[in-house]
Amino acid sequence: MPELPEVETILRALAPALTGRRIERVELFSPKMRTPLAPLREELPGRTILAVRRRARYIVAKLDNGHGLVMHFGMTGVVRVESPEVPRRKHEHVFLYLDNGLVFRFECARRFSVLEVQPLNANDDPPVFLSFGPEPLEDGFSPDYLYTRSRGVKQAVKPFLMDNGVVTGIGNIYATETLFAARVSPLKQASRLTRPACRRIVENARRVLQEAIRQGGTTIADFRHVDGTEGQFAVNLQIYGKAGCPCPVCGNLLKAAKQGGRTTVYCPHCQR
DNA sequence: CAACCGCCCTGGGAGC
DNA sequence: TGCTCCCAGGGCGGTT
Repeated sequence: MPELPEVETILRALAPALTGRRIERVELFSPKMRTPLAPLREELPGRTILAVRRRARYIVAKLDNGHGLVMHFGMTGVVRVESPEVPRRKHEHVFLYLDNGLVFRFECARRFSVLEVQPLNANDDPPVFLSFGPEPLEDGFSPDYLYTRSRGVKQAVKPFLMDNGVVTGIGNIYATETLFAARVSPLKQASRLTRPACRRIVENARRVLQEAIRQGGTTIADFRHVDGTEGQFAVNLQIYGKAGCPCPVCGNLLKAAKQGGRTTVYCPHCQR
């Protein structure tokens, strides 16, 4: 389940592999993932990729016609750049043949991913970025910002942190880990966050995300690097997926709760 | 309009 | 062994 550190890991491998390449041919093996794939056949052949960047959980490859190839990896998206000799895997839906003889391949078992050409504005952003809040590793995500932004919000703090309009790229894994490290209950109403709690959330989100990027992301089941290897951060997870186990800090049993259909794990003793 | 809910999709694990 | 059921969950569209 790629969140920010996983997508950043993908970007670091993908940018050098795609930048400057011309897309010669498109081959499709499914009609759609989250969006129809057929338009790619008209939009991509002949286009050169000028730059590749990440925002939130998206990667955008800027094309030479003012449009961008927008990618989102959903739950199970895996991309590779490799030889056309490698046999197609069961859930590979798109091959983009590049001018250096290699093939960009998009695999996604659950087809929750997006691969779509969209227009870019003057900042090279596709329309979906306009509603986004700050990146968690940039200055805009400050304790002051989080405190101000949470005033009057009736939502619980965990879905609030997972809202891309508040801060981008934080999903279930890193929201869970951040709130545990910040000693804030995921069930707490966002409007009731104190300034010190906001500071702890910002500091710990940064620390956890930075460390996960350093470890090449978290592989639970599906996430793979562009070269097929696994991320190593899973060993650092303190409580994600460990409901019923003892809290690593106080030893009381970790509890599970449902928030918006997502499982939340927390320590009722440490997190208030 | 904020908040919430259901849907998209398939593999893997639990339970019988 | 093999069947069924449930869960994983980001983003988005629909509803309250």
